Amino acid sequence: MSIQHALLVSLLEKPSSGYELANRFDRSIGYFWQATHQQIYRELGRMAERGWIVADNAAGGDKRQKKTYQVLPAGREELIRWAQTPDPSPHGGRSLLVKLRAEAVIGPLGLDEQLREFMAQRQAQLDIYRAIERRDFSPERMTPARRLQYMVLKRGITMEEGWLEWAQEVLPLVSRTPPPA
Amino acid sequence: MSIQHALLVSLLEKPSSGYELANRFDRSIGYFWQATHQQIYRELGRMAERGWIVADNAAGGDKRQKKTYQVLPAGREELIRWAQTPDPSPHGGRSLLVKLRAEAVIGPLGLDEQLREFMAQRQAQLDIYRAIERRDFSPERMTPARRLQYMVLKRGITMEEGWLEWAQEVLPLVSRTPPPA
DNA sequence: CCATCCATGTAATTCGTTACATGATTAT
DNA sequence: ATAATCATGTAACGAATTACATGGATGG
Repeated sequence: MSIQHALLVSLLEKPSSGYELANRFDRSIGYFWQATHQQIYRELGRMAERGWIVADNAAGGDKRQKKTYQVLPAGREELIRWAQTPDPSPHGGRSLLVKLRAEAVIGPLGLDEQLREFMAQRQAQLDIYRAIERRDFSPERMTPARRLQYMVLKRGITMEEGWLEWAQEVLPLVSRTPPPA
Repeated sequence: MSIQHALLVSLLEKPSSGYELANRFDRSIGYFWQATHQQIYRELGRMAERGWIVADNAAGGDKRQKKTYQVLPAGREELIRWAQTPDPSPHGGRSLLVKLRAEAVIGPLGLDEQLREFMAQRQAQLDIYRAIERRDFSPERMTPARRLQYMVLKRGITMEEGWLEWAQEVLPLVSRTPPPA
């Protein structure tokens, strides 16, 4: 998943302290990615070690005072590298959301291939659910228990459909070659 | 989250071995909850220690052979207790899916209050997103970058709407007092 | 001066992931 | 026989959660 890359995007959008990031994470990206402040501080520390980000706080030792972090070129490159690496996990959609925000701050990343692959995966999962639906949930013989089980499956189905419709709408925004009128 | 309760439901639906559960978890509940087999074996071991489940494997020591687990009364009671405890986390919807399957196997649990509370939370989050939408994404001044950011927000919006519509449909199935015609 | 919020951190524990290991059963 | 699959487990590591601690800044 990588919280680090989500943090990089947030920092590119606006240099911030760990505390601010922790609060900001409640909004926007926050429904999809939640992170505690300890988690955020840890990852900020690591990214600083790796030279991806710096705190503006010059020499003063580790006094307990506000540190505003900024993204360094190495961090920017790492974000681009990550954004161009497909995430085949079932939560690939969440990654794509972060990648879209990345594209919004640092320009075209060529995400259309990843998006198409993602759509193919969602379609495949949807087909599986549809098959189960036809096999196990025909309108006859619908006991109350079966109806409840069906609602669970239905949530899976509409989730997949939701991602597919969304991806369909995103596609023209990330395509290098817009479809001819 | 509690994988344990998801496993209890699966075992009530059908007594199984850890291996079978690991494979089964790919389907049905599997999109929402994924668990590796090591995780499943560990949790099965713990639940057996607590007396929630038993392996049918009588005395034979820990020979590496198939153990089919069954839910004991204590496990059943624990599942009911958990199902009747609200989950206020942002992923409360996932819990509700498991609880619906629980209700399907062990009968009415009185979930309507939890469902209504869940809907109120989703509605509140939706209102927040709608406010951001009105404030930051008016149709004028839509740069390409802004359009990308908007698609991220839109995914949040349709997710909330998806949960709300689903919950609306589930409500009559878990209500003790069905609405008068 | 006292409470509250801002801001960062350490420590302990639990959870999840990955790698590895082992043996039993079934099919070729 | 031997390969594949079924089936369970140990060990090590890294990530996440929870509790706790510290101190500066702000407002009443």
